[in-house]
Amino acid sequence: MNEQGPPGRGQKPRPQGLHDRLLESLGPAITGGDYPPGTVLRTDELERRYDVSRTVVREAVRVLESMHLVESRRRVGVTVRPTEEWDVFDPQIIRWRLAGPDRPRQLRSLTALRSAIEPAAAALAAEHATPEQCAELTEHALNMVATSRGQQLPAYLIHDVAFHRVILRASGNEMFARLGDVVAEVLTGRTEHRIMFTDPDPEAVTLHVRVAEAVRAGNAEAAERYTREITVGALRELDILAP
Amino acid sequence: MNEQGPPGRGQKPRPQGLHDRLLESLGPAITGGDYPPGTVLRTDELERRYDVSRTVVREAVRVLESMHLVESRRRVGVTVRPTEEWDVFDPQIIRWRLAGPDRPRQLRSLTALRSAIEPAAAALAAEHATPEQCAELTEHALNMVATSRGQQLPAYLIHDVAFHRVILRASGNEMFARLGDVVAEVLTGRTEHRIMFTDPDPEAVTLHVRVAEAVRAGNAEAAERYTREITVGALRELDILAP
DNA sequence: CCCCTCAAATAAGTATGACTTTTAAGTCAC
DNA sequence: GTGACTTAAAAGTCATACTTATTTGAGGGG
Repeated sequence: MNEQGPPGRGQKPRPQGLHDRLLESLGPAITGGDYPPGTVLRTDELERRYDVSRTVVREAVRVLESMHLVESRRRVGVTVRPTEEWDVFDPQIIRWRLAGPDRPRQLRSLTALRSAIEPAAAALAAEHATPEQCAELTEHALNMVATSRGQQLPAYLIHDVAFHRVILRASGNEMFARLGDVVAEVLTGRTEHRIMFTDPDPEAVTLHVRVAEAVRAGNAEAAERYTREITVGALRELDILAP
Repeated sequence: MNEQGPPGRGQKPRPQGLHDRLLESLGPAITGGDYPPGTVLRTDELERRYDVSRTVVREAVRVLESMHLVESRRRVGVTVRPTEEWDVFDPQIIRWRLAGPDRPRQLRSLTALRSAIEPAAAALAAEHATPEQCAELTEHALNMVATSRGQQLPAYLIHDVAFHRVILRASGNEMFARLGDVVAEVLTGRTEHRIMFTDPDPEAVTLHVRVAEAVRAGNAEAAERYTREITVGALRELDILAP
């Protein structure tokens, strides 16, 4: 009778392992602007600065290089690459930027991304969702209604996140499904910014129920439209759209 | 008078460096299914198999781990993770899968992604595009018209790719902009699959001109609508949508 | 005076051996 | 059978020696 897993399991698995610790220092430092593009890091300098061995430094640098955050060249060093070249879809980079000074900008980018993806995902979900997924969707929507009043934002958030995760997963598109964590991050970030005693917009809650109904009915057009109304609301909150 | 850079510069920089070579062997092998999820690789086995040192193996494994393709645990080994956990937005993974047996599925996923993103990007572009970008857009659209007849598909493709790159870049959203390479890959893949003597659909060509006009006029709604018509056509080609 | 060539210095890349730490699995006593 | 203890396997870390590519600049020729 228990759930098959917590809807929003933490996405920072473990800071264990020396190289991970170094990565979790260097990554945020770069994405946060402490080492602006063009900065040259030398490996032996990093060895001393973080008091780790060559092995550890090299492994961390390799990972940063695979994210296109830095470029390692012989006789030059490890150079921080320009922002436009970063792999901005890398979950780690997204996490680092959300935790750093770029957070507002990152939230805007992600919200725009979400607004483009989710309506399409909902349309696909209306055609591909399994009965179980439809049931989950309805359940979460109803729970959102139930927790939408009276300072229950934390509980509301859990169901909101779960709802959108199911939509993305039910779309049948693996890439859409992978955006579940990102959407969770955006929704959580929004809730944290909101005054914690402000109940959610009743219209938004209703729209979630409508989406669930449309998906269950296999009505792709309606699912897409209602989802778009939800995400347009999210855009408006960030002033990306005119009111 | 020359262009400021080739529109579709190759995205496989260099297979130089031992660890890169190993990565380019292991990555495709994993994403291609040669090492299915659950497979356990031991580092010393990889050392012998590829005749490289621990250093090299460890660095390659670290990168694969950062892509969530594998998980390295003590006393166990390097385990290939289930497909659902892979970072499917990682450009390297996308490239590997496009080059492997998963290519058709990957192209479908990417086309769906593209169809969701590009209309939104076009709408944003209509509001944010600089005069220079509008000019580029118009130029590429006209070049598409010029090369749309008489076995000029390679030239047509170049302008098609450039056109969509400008749209994504002009959206002002860094994440949208980063999808330029992906769209280029999809368009190229489609052209290669098409019989090389089939001229592009005239309606699609016209739509590109309309999009350019709409962006120039700052008409977000029209830019979005025409772009959607383009991408819906792309979806239809892959039978994702009913005709 | 400029350009070309070549040598040297530098920093990353690679290889290897020794040692540490985690942890799965087996063993033994209860 | 259940629990605690031992063992061994594999990754993790460190230090060192050596290799290779590349920038820089110095010298020689045009």
